[in-house]
Amino acid sequence: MYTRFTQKALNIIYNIPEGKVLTYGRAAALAGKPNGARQISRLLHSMSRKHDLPWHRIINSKGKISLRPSQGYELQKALLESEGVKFSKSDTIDLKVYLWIKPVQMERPY
DNA sequence: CCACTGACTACTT
DNA sequence: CAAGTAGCCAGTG
Repeated sequence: MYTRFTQKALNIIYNIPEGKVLTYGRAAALAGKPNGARQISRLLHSMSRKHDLPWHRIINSKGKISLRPSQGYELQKALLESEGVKFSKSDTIDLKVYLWIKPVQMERPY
């Protein structure tokens, strides 16, 4: 079984709307662990396939994709762009525009 | 239980 | 802005 944190994290990730993104840190904080950013990355890595998660909507705090080229970077960028997310010249996403601010009281059960 | 590993972060050089 | 560093903590063996 997974921890409460992990379950909440999955729930959070499911709720990210199209065209919006969350940073690892924000996702972790929303799940109750302000310092659990690294757990988020592992969750995505190990469960995105079986759980059909919108893993591409998670980026790092600098507003950039953390994946390495040829390791999914291009795919993630393409998926985001297809949802309307714009990248700057330096492949950076403007968090002030695209960061998802989770509404209070709205959680779909996982 | 211990050790190790990260798709991380914030801070400091 | 780039590079190094010290915390971070659930999963895995």
